[in-house]
Amino acid sequence: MAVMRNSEATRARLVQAVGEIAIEEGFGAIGVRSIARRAGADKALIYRYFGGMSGLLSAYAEEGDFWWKVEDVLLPASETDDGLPAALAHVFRAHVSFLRSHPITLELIAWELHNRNELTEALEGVREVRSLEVMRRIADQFGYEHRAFNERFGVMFALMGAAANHLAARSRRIRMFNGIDIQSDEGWRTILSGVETMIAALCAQEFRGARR
Amino acid sequence: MAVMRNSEATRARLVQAVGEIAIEEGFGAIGVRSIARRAGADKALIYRYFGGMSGLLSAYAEEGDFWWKVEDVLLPASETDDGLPAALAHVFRAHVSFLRSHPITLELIAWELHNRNELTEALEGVREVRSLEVMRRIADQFGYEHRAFNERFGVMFALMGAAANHLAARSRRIRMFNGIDIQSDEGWRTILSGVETMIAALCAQEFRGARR
DNA sequence: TTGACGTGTCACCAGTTGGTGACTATGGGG
DNA sequence: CCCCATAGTCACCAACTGGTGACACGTCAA
Repeated sequence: MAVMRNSEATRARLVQAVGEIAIEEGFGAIGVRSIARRAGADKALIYRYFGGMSGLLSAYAEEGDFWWKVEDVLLPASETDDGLPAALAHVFRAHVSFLRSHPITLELIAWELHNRNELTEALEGVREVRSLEVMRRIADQFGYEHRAFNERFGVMFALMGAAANHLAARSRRIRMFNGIDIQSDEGWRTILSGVETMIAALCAQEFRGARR
Repeated sequence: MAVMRNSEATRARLVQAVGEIAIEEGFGAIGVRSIARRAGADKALIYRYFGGMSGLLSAYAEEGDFWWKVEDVLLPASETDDGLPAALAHVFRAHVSFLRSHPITLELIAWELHNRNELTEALEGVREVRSLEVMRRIADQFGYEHRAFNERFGVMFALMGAAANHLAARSRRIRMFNGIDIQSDEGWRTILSGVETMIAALCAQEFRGARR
């Protein structure tokens, strides 16, 4: 292996290798040997610099952005004219879009179903906070009391989010789900349009209920 | 190890050990050595009797029931008085109930997100068929044309199913999702009630649309 | 009794993993 | 110039994996 003699660069290459291996071969392929090989370094350096694999994972976790920012999924305050349904649909659309373009996040979603490590814990931490924050912000935007909003839309938020997670994670390896092609843009357009219908129905009922 | 000299019994113990290990330690723990140890047999017998691990998994796959039967989730024809919403809610309720009481299925759902083996393929095969069959049967029960029914309710079926899969699989290790405690019956009651609300809203809209 | 077959045991192989300690090479400061 | 801390290398360990071939044992038929 080329002698670099630059510990900063070597550290960086090791951290970077974590992400590369995770994307290309999945988390199952991560280990001191594979990471070191990929980074062109010796595995002993992982122990010397990071204290071991879990230290390396922690270092990687601090660099990665594994979940959307609240602002990424909220409709800008200037575009709330179309009302609550449009805002809710926008969250779902942005959520799906983020998932489908972040293979690491999908890998983590799959991985945390039966393993926990520094990365999955980093993801868990940020996701719950951000999701609840989004609900809070939308409730504020449309003048709902938080409790009331959560009661009416909380489960729907959870269900739509969970469904998107599951379908996006599945779509990496399996094509069909309930007759929908989740590997194609077409399939996801169908899903999005179905979600819009459901949101519309729920808001319509909500509106009728509120009028009484 | 006790000398049994009964190949039928030994075969059965090996097959049984697959299920036990999968439930107790997960699929990651399955291997010729762990299975043999659990069954109190020698791993050489796995090769002699089943040709190897994948043969053993196939044998186990034929014995297991990894998914609900269509009849398990359909409301009996004698109880369709409450209409489509009740029938749809019943499917969801039965689906969740099945998942929460079948740890092997949850393990498979988690596993098929990043590995495939004889068991996950067995699950994939049966699930798609049964799910679509359930939709077909409900459409018939309530006098819908299949295409029309799928267009209106297909995405909702997929989303609710995917969400339930994800939440049930997650609940084995992680407690909260979007503020809902998915490890408690209380949390699942909340989810069920939310789903009923959504179904009702969708059917109401459907009804209004049909009247016009 | 002998032989053959079914059943189970065991030792051993090559390959992989995480982890450690001793080693060499490099380049900058005295 | 030489010294020495630092960066990188390497050999080796124990533990584990899937897989195979030789062997021992028990039983039943000829």
